[in-house]
Amino acid sequence: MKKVKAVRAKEEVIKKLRSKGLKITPQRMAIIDVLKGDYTHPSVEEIYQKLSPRYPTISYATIYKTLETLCEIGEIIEVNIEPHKKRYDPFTHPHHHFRCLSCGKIEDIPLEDVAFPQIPANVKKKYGIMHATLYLYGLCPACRANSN
Amino acid sequence: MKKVKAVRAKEEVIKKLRSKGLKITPQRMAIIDVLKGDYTHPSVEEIYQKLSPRYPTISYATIYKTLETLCEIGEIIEVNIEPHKKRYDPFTHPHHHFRCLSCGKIEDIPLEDVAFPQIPANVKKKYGIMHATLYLYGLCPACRANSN
DNA sequence: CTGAATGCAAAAGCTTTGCAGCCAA
DNA sequence: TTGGCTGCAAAGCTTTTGCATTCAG
Repeated sequence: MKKVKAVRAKEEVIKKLRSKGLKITPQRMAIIDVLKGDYTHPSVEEIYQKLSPRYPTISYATIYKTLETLCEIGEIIEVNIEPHKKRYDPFTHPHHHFRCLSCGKIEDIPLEDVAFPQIPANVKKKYGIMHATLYLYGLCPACRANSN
Repeated sequence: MKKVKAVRAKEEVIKKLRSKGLKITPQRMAIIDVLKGDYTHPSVEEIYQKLSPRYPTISYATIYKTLETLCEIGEIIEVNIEPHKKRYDPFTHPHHHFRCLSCGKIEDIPLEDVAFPQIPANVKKKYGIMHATLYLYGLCPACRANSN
């Protein structure tokens, strides 16, 4: 059940914030609430839109800073599949991303569908590889259905 | 020999521009000259800086439009390994990109070093996959040497 | 000659920064 | 009480757009 998962995830974030000496503020909680359980890879603009009804005075600055913080503590991931617009993913386990070139929708691609690229030990060592990202582009099932 | 390669590459571009009914302008030629033979993945700003001594009146608008055109005809590739700054690669054969998290340098990673991820036929079909990009992040040899 | 390309300037889109005031711990 | 956090406004950086002028074919 997604709600239970999200609640558990939120507890995790609170614990991690505390452990790093970071404060538990209503704004941070609100942003975590929006993110955890949202698998559409929302942009800052979209996060702001979701927050503003309940938090009319929340600012973009706060959102940007909070997202940076959450990335730093490893609770969310930056998805740069779209040039010039960062998106965020609450699912931090290794996986890939797909973006539909027609509707722009972004979807997670699990490792079961596309195996993680094998990086040979010598390459890893030479470049001190710390992480790698695979982005896939195409036309999602819905868009292909429409264009037929 | 790089110069010969670049010259040959330039001829190719001219041919392709002609075949698409696009004009051969001094600005386009200058931009191609800068790109072909530059494997540092220059940004628009860097391209502008290289051009301005010889073409003091060239505009960013022209550079942006030309780069878009060259991408469309498949002569260069957009590299979005750095958020909010497009970079361009004259080498269009399939390969990966590495970015040093310390100095920011971007390097090509050939398929011989890291194999292209296998995308199963059913996944390809489901998402109508048209292309895929692998970005690698780490610390380049020079930066690791410095931090030791 | 003519439509496409250029160059300028203005605007747009996303993100960052400075700083005064506020609040979680 | 106090340092970290918030929110506002301004600025920054990259990219796009509109339009008059220029020029390649």
